[in-house]
Amino acid sequence: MTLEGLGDWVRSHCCGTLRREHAGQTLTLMGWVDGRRDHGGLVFVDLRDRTGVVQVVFDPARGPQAFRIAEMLRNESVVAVRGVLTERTPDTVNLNIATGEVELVAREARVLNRSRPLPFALDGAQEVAEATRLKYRYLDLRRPEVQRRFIFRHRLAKAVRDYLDSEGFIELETPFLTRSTPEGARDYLVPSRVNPGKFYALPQSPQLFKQLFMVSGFDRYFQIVRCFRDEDLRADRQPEFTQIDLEMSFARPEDVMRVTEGILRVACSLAGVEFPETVRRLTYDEAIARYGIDRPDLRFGLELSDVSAAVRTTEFKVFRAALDAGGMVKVLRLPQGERLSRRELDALPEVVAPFGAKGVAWVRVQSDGWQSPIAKFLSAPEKAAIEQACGAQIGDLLLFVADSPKVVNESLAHLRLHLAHQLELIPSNRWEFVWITDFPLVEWDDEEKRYVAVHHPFTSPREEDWDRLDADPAGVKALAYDIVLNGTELGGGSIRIHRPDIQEKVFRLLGIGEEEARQKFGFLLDALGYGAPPHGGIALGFDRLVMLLTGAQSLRDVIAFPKTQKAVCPLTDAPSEVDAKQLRELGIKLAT
RNA sequence: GGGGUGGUAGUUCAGCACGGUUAGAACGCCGGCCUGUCACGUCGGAGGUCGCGGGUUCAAGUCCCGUCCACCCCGCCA
Repeated sequence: MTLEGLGDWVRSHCCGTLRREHAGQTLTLMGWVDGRRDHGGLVFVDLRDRTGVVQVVFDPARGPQAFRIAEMLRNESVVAVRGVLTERTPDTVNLNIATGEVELVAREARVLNRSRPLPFALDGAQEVAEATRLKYRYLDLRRPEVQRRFIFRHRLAKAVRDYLDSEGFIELETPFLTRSTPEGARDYLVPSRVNPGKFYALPQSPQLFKQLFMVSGFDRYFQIVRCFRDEDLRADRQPEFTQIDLEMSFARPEDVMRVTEGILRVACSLAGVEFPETVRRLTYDEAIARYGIDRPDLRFGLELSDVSAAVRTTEFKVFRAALDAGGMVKVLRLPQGERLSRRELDALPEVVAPFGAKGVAWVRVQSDGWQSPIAKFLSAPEKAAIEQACGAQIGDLLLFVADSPKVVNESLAHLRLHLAHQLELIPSNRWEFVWITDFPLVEWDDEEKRYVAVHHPFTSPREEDWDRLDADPAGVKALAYDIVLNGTELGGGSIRIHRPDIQEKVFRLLGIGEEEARQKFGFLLDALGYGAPPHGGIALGFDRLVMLLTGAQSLRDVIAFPKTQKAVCPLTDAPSEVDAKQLRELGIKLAT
């Protein structure tokens, strides 16, 4: 089969756009052979480009040259065809495709390129292993349903830019080769040839640079920007990912939240998803109290209740021990949950074991009292107080975990999700956005024996808490907020510290000494000293947003060339070893 | 680092519990026939390091041990 060049041929139309009103025109189409039906004396080819598929008829009587070409075509051959677009006769119309009322009768054809047999079919008839699809990602990306997601991603990025532009935001770029900073995720390091022994770090986020833009007076900054974190991967975590990053001056949390809601409203409208008039809000404390987690999935109920007070004086050893150790007892109430079988109940401890819970006590609330292994250990007033505390109704199942607050909340939060999945309580067409606010500024890290920032070290405490930083750090609330969708954290942000004295105070609280602060963040402290305005912002996970709105199961589905769980690119086999010469130039010697 | 699932033809899978002729199917691929198909039809054909290494056995795709890879989860991800 001889290949030909384009010559003077110019594509006149795209395949998927052709309709009855184009009939009669002479067209030049170019694309891939999506399928071929060879009847010997007549050949049909489905010609595909980004816009869709159209049927081309190769008939020796109407296009002898084209017919000879058609006999040699194979799937995914690249071909140019010239002919007359013709209305199909009523009995040959195909309503399954958008162009099914017409077909191109080929007069001339040119084979522009051939294709070896594909490693997997592109028709989606059978599910192909992801590893295979990623190795040949350029083929996987030919599939219309895969392209759909990336076209959506493009449209969303454009809509976000347009919206933020209309709100007065300026898109500014920040360096990828930057400084490694302490705290947070592991950095990807880039050695400097010009400065042997020194390294750049790829940014985990443009956090400090966007604050500097505020000091510069740009007032409102945004960027759709790649970020890098060298941590282990998950379905919703890739080592490089994209954020919608923004920062605004003279802003209160309200202002950042309003703009964020504007972005999400645009995104939802693009995806045909309903966006609420006002987004719900929960304080961090409330979220933990009711759901045990700071990113609750609000598509279903199953709330938690603290029953510690109801059993304050109990003799029941399991509860007693937890309370005496400064812990708590909480209940997950499963309405109509008594139908859970004994076997299903027996499986529950396994669900919470990874979170440290030693067990799950269960109670079936029945008209004649409690059916439960722990019923005999609790007094009637205690039972009544528990029912009161969690609003128990007859027919409910109550699930108890008693332990430290951390173990209780993590266990029950997980159990809540587990049961919702198992009992299919999660409506797939609900979109529950919620703001989580009033995060603590810091929390005690037992391993490091110091306070660590819950959000990051530049987050501002509430103004009314400025004086409590020394006396009661754990009680200080931050001006920080997370936006959560269906139990996934879409993004988070905060009002930043804009005064050097407060920033130094927070560094001290985090155990970052004066010298270390000077050395690592000197430029920030300097900048804050030159008239930094109050400012704050947020970063939204762009890939996660695309994933949720397109119904994709994994971030890999919305990233064109993603990494596997071992952070390998199956297409290029990166990361790879490098020449000894490259290492020598960099002054690097491998330890292994 | 830990727990779980999977790995057999180009692809998707069966075969494995209970070891035993030449490892099957569908789709795809190659060749023949076919002028209205659109999951075209039809006749024929090729195609396998059963992930890899070791062990048990007269005999291993099948049993045992190790290991690699992919995926899900925990740790980790301010």
